[in-house]
Amino acid sequence: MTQENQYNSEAQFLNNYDPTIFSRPSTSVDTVIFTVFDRTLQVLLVKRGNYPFKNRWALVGGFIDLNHDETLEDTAKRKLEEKTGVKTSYLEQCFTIGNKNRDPRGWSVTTVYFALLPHHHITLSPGKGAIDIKWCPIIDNNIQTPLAFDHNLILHQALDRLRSKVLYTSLPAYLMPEKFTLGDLQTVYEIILDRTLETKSFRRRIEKAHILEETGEMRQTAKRPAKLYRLKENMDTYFFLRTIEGAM
Amino acid sequence: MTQENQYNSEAQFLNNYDPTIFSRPSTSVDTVIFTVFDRTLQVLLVKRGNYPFKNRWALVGGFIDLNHDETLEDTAKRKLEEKTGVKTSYLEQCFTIGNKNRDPRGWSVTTVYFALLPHHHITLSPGKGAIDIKWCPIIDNNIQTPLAFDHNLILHQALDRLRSKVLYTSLPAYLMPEKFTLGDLQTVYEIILDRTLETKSFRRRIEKAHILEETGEMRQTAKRPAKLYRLKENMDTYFFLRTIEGAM
DNA sequence: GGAATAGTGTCTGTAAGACAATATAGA
DNA sequence: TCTATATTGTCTTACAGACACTATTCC
Repeated sequence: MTQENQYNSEAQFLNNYDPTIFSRPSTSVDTVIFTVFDRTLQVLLVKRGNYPFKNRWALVGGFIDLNHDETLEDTAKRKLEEKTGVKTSYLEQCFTIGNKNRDPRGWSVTTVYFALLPHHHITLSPGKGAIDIKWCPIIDNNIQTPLAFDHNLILHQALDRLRSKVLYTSLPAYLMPEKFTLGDLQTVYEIILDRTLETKSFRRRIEKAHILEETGEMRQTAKRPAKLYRLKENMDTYFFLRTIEGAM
Repeated sequence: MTQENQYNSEAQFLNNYDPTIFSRPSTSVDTVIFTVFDRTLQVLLVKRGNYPFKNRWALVGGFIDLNHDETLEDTAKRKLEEKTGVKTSYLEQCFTIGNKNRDPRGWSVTTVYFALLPHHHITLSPGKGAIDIKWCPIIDNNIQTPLAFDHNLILHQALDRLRSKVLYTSLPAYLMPEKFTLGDLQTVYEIILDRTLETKSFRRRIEKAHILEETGEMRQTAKRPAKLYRLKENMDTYFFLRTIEGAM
């Protein structure tokens, strides 16, 4: 007779439930935190202070705190805030990787999120379990740093997801500072996609999306000043009906 | 001094690693298995034979078998085959839900997949832990049966994902029998989207996708016969550059 | 005026929407 | 022939790509 069959009601079963009788995989959350500066897409890395992969760089992540996290997303947000001080940002669940071999300690499941942060006003701090923290530039679709676990793979898959969504959404808007020009926004699209875009088409798309409003101000530069925009309040991600195509 | 700091090497740490010191959430896989028959989208449900939610209908799912499953997807495939006898089908990871309250036994994480199966040659069997199994029609974006856990929510989110992908991919091709007409395929699109499509536009799209080949045969009916097609071997999901729009 | 960057005009190409027109079977 | 279903023709519309052109600043 199995454990389940000896009870006569849900309540009685739950009173006697022993969560330790089935062995469980470890469960974590990893977040690929992106920002853009120095005309480069950057990803946040922390240096691990503990085994396994002690002293290796890794994505921001950690185990679910069953006592404090109500949801998986809480875990992601908690780690994000711990490392960057940022409470809210664009955060999207990407995918979940679970297998026997990705963690030398055994069967492990990790749910991967990606976050998009404007670069201003971020104060990095390694936080618990980490001994260092840094932004790492993504150049030629790669980073120079070898990562712990399967984090290089995770980074590449998250990058693929980000890039493909940028082709048909307004996601890069979440990377912008408070005030920016259409040229700035186009540049961020171009940095993520690693290609140039047609200015005219780009501006038509953004206008259709109705995600921006003029601040009324202009950016003063050496040349013709450009209109400054801000994100509309409570802006939603806009999904275009057609993707950016073209080879360029 | 924490557990991690008392070791001098990765190997030494791993030799002494005790997986039970951190409490872990339970981890499961649920698959929303779709098929189409009777001009209706249908989802596979099993009736639970064990607590919790004993005698309630639920999506096909279960815990990871740490000894036999190498990956999360293995868990999904194992359960799919156990219930339907089908070894391969279109299987896509949808999202992961993890929180404190979804399972009365405590913190629980489930990774949700959806599968698309042609209806022919499926033999249902309840398998382990279930006392009944059935196809449940989705009518007006809903099912009549109340489900265990948060499975009604999961079903709706998976449905949303399926519908939105059908607008820009060739996914419904995976629901077709060996031979079918373009009209059949259009009907499946229409059933999933719950709206009619423009025949001419639809046929143009499918032609561009190059996912089908003519069998050379015709379907004999009371009226004008229609060409029979089959899926090209090793067909990939086609992603259209533009979504189906229009109100209709 | 010249240089540099911001921003617009406009033509072309592609594919979707709409719907009319034609094709092919059986009764 | 008529009817129903399959299939195509073709006009319109929407929007991306290409690229020339204009606008505004500082020097």
